[in-house]
Amino acid sequence: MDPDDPDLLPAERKVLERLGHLPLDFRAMAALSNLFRASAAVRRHMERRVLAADRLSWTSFVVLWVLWVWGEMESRDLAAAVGISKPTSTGVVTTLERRGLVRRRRNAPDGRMVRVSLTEDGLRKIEDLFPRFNAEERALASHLSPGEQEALAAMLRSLLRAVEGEGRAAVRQAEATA
Amino acid sequence: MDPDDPDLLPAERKVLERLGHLPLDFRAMAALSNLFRASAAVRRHMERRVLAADRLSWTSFVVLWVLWVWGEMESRDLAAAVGISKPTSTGVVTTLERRGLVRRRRNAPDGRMVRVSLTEDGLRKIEDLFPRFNAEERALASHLSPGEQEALAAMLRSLLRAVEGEGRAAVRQAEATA
DNA sequence: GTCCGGTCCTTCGGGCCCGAAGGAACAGGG
DNA sequence: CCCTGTTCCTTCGGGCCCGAAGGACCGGAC
Repeated sequence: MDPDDPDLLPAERKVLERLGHLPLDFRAMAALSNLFRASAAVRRHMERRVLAADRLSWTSFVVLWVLWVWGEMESRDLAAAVGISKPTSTGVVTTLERRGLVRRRRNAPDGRMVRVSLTEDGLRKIEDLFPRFNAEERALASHLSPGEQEALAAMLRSLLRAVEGEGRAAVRQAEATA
Repeated sequence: MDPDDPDLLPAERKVLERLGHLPLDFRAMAALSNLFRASAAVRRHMERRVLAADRLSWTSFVVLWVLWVWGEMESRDLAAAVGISKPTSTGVVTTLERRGLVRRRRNAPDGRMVRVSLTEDGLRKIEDLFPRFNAEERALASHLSPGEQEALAAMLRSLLRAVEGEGRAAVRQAEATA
């Protein structure tokens, strides 16, 4: 990690200047801190440029998208697919239901289950919105070559599997100890 | 984008199956959707494994870290460095102030400014916490080679600059139109 | 038939999050 | 000395976010 590397962000240079003497892994730090910076920046960009016109939050948009791709789902699977907790999912679905984009059904053989699906309005909304969303994704990603985009996606998948593996390892550890 | 690529996540395969016939940029979509998946997963992992013991949220932790690296800062610069809005920063600083980790001062020549800095407790907290945080970063990143970690960081910087460039372009556009 | 552990969804409490609007302070022009 | 426009921080309102706890329901054991 050369503090004079012109590619570094100002914040990264400042960190090396102030913490460079400590025994830290600056390479891992650069990779992960830029993961959060980039993710938050892209998310805010999308919320302002694509979603704000429909008064949709990022998470609401992801819920519509997941329901579009997977069709009607049980509530717990929806939360897992969106990547939020069940209480959060309850709240977001309630908001979308109030706006008529999503529907809850409770007539399954198992009386605990709640099934969630798009309404006609919700389907029209995501079919209209997603192509515009993807066009903006394309515009941002175009600053990387196609090969870089694929390499990026592949490395992020590794990271994701690493986290989930550690999580499961921790669970097994806890279970073994108990 | 081969739907049979064994590296794809199940969710990515489902998307190709359901949306594959539409004229979308699936390469950009893979790169960006995995950006959010990975970022959210790593964040939750860190919150649970490293921060929960100190009852610190991710954002509170980042505030402490930024103040550690930069020293006393004006409130608006703190918000920008952390990557949150000024109202959010007000709230987080209030929380941290109530817990005695951070201090607000208002004695600048310019009476509007508020300067924020770590207290002694806050300094001890971040000095204790950050090495453990970084060890966990290292453990996750170790699933990528050093070269991959650097390539990942570099691509994320490009993406970040792309977003910020588009943002500034939009601002210039709005100003020119007005 | 009645427990009883497990699995659902939801509610609750506290915190983060943003845009819009409020209110104090500054700076420059009349 | 005022205005007037700008730049700060904060407050407000509504939404997202999670862990813990509540309440309904299921299924197998007795």
